[in-house]
Amino acid sequence: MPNHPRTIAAAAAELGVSVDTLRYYERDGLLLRAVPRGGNGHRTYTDVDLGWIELVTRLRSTGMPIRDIRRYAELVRAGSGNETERLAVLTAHRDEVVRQLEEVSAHLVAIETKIATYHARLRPREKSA
Amino acid sequence: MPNHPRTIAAAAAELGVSVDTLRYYERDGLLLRAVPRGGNGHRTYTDVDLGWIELVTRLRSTGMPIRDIRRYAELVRAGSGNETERLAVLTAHRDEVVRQLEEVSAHLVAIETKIATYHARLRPREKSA
DNA sequence: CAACAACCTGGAGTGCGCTCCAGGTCAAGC
DNA sequence: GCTTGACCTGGAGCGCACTCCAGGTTGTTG
Repeated sequence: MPNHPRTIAAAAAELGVSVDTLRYYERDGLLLRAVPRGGNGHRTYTDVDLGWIELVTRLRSTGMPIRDIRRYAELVRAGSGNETERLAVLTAHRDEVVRQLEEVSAHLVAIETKIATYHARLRPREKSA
Repeated sequence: MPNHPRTIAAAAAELGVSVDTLRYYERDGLLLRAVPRGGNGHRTYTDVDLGWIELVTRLRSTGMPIRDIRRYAELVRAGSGNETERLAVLTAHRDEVVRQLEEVSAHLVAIETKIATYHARLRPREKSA
């Protein structure tokens, strides 16, 4: 059963963000369109809206700045023809994420080494000589 | 040849941070001690100072908030006896970093899938039927 | 029909982690 | 002896990504 509309609160819960954040993303041009409204003027999020915002949250969670996401959204809004440019944005971000993962992994090793030294110090079990 | 002292500029270059950041960390209680000064009042960073700040930068680069690092520095400054507490801080952070790595990796997969769909769209090479 | 909940708007406020600035001292080089 | 450059201080300012607020409308509920 696709495309049942959701209130902003339901959408926020589903996406794991706040309703303020959803309104903020819309105001800031991160969405593909103004979220449609019901008769009472309330936003009604469709599956399509949710799917896009899910991508936005993934980009955010991997550290893409708001302004870059806005740029990407603008490209998508502009319609087909600029796929190469969109791909460049995504690819650049992918590379950056991979770089970050490597860097953080390296730091993680150092931190775990530190943890190991504390364990050794707290467990003075080996022969001291 | 250990323990040759460095100027703040040299220390910053070595650590990959700005001199402002070094002064800020000191002011904010992230260091184990006030960095010693030469006769002219300039800071002179020893190997020990550098080693500690390197750990600080690793913690920062893996997302530990300043205030948590300060807490950890306070524990170390308090001297031996609280190793269990220090270990708890580091372990909690380690777990958080691992969690983040997993989350980001999952998002990365989704982003790479998206990239793949663009590649497919840009290379309409397969039989259309 | 009163109260309440959920939403709306434009705009102000917040927390974080720096980053920058003015005004000053000191040592070295010309 | 004057300029230059590296450093010093206390404090202000900034960019980011939200988060909160006042004041208002609408729809439901007892």
